Amino acid sequence: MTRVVTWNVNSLKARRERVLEWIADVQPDVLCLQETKMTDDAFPALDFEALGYESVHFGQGRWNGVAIISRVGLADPVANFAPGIEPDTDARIVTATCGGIRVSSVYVPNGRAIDDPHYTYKLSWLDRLRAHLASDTDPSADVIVTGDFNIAPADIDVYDVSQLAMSTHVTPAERERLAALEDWGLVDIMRRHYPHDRIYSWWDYRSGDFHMGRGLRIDLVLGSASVMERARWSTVDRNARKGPSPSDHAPVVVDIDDRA
DNA sequence: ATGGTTGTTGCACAA
Repeated sequence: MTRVVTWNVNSLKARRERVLEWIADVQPDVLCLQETKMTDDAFPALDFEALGYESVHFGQGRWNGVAIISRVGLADPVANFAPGIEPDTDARIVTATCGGIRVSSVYVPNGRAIDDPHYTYKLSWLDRLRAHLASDTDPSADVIVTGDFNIAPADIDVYDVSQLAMSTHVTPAERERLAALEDWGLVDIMRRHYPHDRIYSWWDYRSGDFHMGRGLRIDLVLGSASVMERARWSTVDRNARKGPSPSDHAPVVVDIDDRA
């Protein structure tokens, strides 16, 4: 069994102790982090190594930053989009092969507002993500693309659709980009496991949104068909959103049977 | 109530 997790930690510097304790507790085999908000020099690779993990980090400093931490091997790392695709100016994607699975940890741009240039950047980023996959791997392989997509795939993934109408995360254009990734050959594993449940992975820090159950499901684990058919169980670890100094995102955990 | 919180080579801006 291979346990794959995605977690937007909203600063690994601020969350380091919590993340290390959580790893010891939950024992992920592959942990994809987003928003480390640090340079590669500051990344605490030795802390992960002490727990038995290899790691690759693609950081830039104050914002963004993605990593993959693995105890089932870590080979052929690629920071940024694959060669031949216009490189992103931000550190938002890193890819590596872990336990035979081609894994990408992604931090999709937020978009800010639909009339903001950052929203156009978000759409183009998602187009480039699909081009990256076509270049880097193949949908017939074991592929996982996971991270903070900043897209709620459907209305069931939103606590109050009317409140988010005409705002980012729910627009048809964003959801079409996500559908294009599914057309390429990926499946939203957790939604497949729980077709009708209201499941959230992010809650605004403000207004007691977590306590009030007002969240979004924007952290996704997308798997190719061969991964999906071995995906046995998944959950959002809401406990990681509780207690002192949590990230505003909770980890999404997926357990995948190993190949026979 | 168009509010609120958290993070950062922070004192404005991103989320």
